[in-house]
Amino acid sequence: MALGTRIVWFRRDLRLDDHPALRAATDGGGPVVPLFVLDPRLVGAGTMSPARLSYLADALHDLDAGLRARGGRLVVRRGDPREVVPAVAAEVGATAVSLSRDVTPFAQGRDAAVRDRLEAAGVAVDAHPGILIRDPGTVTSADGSTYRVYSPFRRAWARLPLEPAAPAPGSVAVPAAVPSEDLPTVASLGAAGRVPSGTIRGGETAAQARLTRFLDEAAHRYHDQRDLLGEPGTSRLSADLHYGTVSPRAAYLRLDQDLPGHESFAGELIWRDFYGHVLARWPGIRDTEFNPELRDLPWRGEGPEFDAWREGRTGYPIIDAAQRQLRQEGWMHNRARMVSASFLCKDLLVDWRLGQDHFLRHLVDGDVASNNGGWQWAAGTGTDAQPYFRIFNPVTQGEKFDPQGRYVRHYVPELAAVPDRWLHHPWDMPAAVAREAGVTIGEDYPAPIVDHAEARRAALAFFRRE
DNA sequence: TTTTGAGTTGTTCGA
DNA sequence: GTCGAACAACTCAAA
Repeated sequence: MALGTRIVWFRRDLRLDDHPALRAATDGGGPVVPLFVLDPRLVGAGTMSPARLSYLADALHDLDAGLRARGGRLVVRRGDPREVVPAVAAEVGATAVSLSRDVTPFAQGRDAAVRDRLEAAGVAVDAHPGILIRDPGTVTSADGSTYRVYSPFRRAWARLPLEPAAPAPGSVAVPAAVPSEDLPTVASLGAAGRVPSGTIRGGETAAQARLTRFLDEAAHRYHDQRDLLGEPGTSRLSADLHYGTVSPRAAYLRLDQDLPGHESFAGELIWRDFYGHVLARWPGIRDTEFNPELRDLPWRGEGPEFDAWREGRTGYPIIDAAQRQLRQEGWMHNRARMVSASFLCKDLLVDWRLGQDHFLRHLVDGDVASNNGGWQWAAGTGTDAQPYFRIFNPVTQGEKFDPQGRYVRHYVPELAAVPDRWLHHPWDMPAAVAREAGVTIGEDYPAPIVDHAEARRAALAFFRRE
């Protein structure tokens, strides 16, 4: 009996290792079509930053190379997946399409539409985990509801059994006759010459190397160092996890839970699952406050405050360093994200949705669920949000997490010669020190656009609706 | 149904 | 400089 052809529709699971949907397709031994669809709604210079397009191009080339090493190749098509996936299925005579379940409102709507059309044409769709460690709906409280608080979620998460990781298939038999467009490049995606110089290399090969290096060299001190802005103490795996070039499950299973650093990192992976569960359950929170009490706050919209923030000229060195890092690398240190988000929401009272969209577009790891969870936490509007009175002080945070000023001096070079003592509040420098450092506040570097103490009082009143 | 303990990431003030 | 309390009460989850 001839085996039916199966399509594996890759989206943000761009790897061969520990890929349940891929294994479901290859394990039968029949013909397989590994498909990636360039959806102009997502993959365009208008919606994705050059850093993200660069990572995606790298990842697709690496995936193709991995498939070729196994006797296959990647088939790329351009267009709306609602048209393209059923068309390819008809073209190759597919009996089934395998995919990894996604959690965003956009992906869920798209996948439901594609599923309807495929099933109407007699093509089965099987959805697998792979984007999260545990898919939405699998971690619930006793009455079956979705957790709104992280700690009980994590306890329930940890009680469930975990399947072992599945190795990459040994061979992938792709029919020779299936045509493919050329693999996209940075140039073909319209981002030539605009990719930030510090953008990381994408793809499973680079991602696996980063994971191994992190586990060997940094994970044991992750707990103590991940908040230090000037140290390489974080995993740098966020983009790899977002594009699925690292399997979160495989990464989790490589951790040694007895080491505090590993345990902290496991917690971050579980946060990722938590926010995935929350968004899948309450898709409306992508654009609306999770907390209904806080849905009509009079946030500021676009304007000079937002512009100063995103352009890195607020006059607060830690904030400006963070925003400039984002522009230069398409990435920002996690602690800097928190401080920066707090500043936009609490000091400038600018709508968290503007910050969310800005991060989503520019972060190479921009992930709807995690990004939304982080922003709603910072704004105080989300699940398990920080208390309204917790307002980060940008000077204190700088002194605490960038004590030697390595981070600020790197990204805000005009302050490089300012002594540690004044670096995080340069407006307080005595004139002689400023002269020595070659900085005139208000000329070489902006004066602070708000007074933090005043802004803090204003934020408290804002949340009290005074 | 009721009760109870707990809740990512902080700051400021006053002793 | 260090330390504890206050900052509000509320919701969530589980017993």
